[in-house]
Amino acid sequence: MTTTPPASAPPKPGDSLSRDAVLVAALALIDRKGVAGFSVRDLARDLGVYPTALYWHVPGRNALIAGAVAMALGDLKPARRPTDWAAGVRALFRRYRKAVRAHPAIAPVLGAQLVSNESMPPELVEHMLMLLERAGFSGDRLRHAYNTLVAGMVGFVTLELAPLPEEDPEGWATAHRQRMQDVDARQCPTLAREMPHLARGAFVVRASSGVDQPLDQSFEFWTETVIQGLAAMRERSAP
Amino acid sequence: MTTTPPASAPPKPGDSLSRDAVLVAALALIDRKGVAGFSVRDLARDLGVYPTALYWHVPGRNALIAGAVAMALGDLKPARRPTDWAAGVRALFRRYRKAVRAHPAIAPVLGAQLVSNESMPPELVEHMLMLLERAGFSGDRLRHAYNTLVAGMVGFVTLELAPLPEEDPEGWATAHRQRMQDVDARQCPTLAREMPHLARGAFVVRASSGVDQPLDQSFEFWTETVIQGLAAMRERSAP
DNA sequence: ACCTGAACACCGTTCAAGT
DNA sequence: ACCTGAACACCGTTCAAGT
Repeated sequence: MTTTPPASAPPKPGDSLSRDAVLVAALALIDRKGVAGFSVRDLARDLGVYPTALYWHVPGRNALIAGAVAMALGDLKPARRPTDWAAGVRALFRRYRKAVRAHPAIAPVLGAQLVSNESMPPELVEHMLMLLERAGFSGDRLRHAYNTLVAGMVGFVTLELAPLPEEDPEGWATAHRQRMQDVDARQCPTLAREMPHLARGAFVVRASSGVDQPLDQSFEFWTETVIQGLAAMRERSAP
Repeated sequence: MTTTPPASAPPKPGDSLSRDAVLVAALALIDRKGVAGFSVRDLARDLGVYPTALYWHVPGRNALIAGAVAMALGDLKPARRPTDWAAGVRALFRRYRKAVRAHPAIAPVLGAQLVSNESMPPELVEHMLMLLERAGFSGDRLRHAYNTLVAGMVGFVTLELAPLPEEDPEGWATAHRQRMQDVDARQCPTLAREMPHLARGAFVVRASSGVDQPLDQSFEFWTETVIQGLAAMRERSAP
């Protein structure tokens, strides 16, 4: 169990396998094909090895994904001590988004599969708890504020970077655009009126992923909303 | 294109197929096996038909999932006119969570895959825009507030209902509990101290899904945080 | 119009065997 | 200790054929 998490030896193609080399290659493959399109056999092909060779280093496909995600989140480092809790939250949200944007294909796993718990560095949890304690939360309300903070950090980015169906992406996109054009203006007047605005960068309405069309301003708005909300909840707190 | 979205004829096993019957059966199978474990061949078996027969009614596996999700979200109905925008948001969040809790297996698709855009009723989008306009948002800030509201509605529930790995759930759970016990108390003092609190119902720390261990209070806290946050952002708005 | 049936190109994982 | 190689029980989707 002496796994060395930092690890990042360049994946020399010649020499023998190692857990880390396998995970690095797995992350690279996921980056290219997406989690859904990621296959053990493809990975083995990339490594020039029989598929079953991987099972010596890693228990199975799930562990490959969890390990690759952990690798991607390894960059998410503690950062320097923030001036106040709000600044800390702002910096944390930005760092998290940046780390995921470096490997957007892992986004669908992050919030949506419990396996990803395994990939989140404990230091990150510690950091969030510390920020919230400094904000004045404790006991049960600390837990609720913490859950709020995690949902806030992960939720938006998961939605923003949600991938198109891998089957026929541009076919799906044009079909969805059509669906949105066809919305009944009498039943949905506001939607119909705001359509030009929304088509380019609004959840549900858009036909593109945040990888191609980042929602930077909405993300800032979101971050401030969570911070303001927590600030308000803090004052409601029972001592 | 005269599909009847309400549709809910009981899936008579004897007579011939229909798009709706196929989707109802697909949703039922997803409920049982999860989206990852859902297979076209299993569905065909359930319907007593050759796998390829389904391709007459539906273009493929993706469409089956999207259709099933749309079916599940069909229950999410407009509800009565709210007294004020905040009450509207509160009611909306509750209704959404309730609808997803009725079919928790669809949660991983909802925020994390763009296909789910296809499954969201346009009336829902309209309703959200209306609430935010009433709150005083317009133009670009309306879009940001809307994205915030969608992320707020979907984000928490997606995290809460994230499924365990289908491979070996209880094996994973005990392993994760161990991982959390083994956290270094010197490096993560707050986490170590709050562990008893957090183990039962905190994201990342927990080893169970929200299906078994609902996070009701955290969800309420989350909802109020988003509402308070939006209220604060509203006052910052440029006219 | 709706379904059968065979076929294709894949999967993840097992287990015994090699070195 | 680490990898090969064959084998098992699956996949989603195609296309021609039936009725």
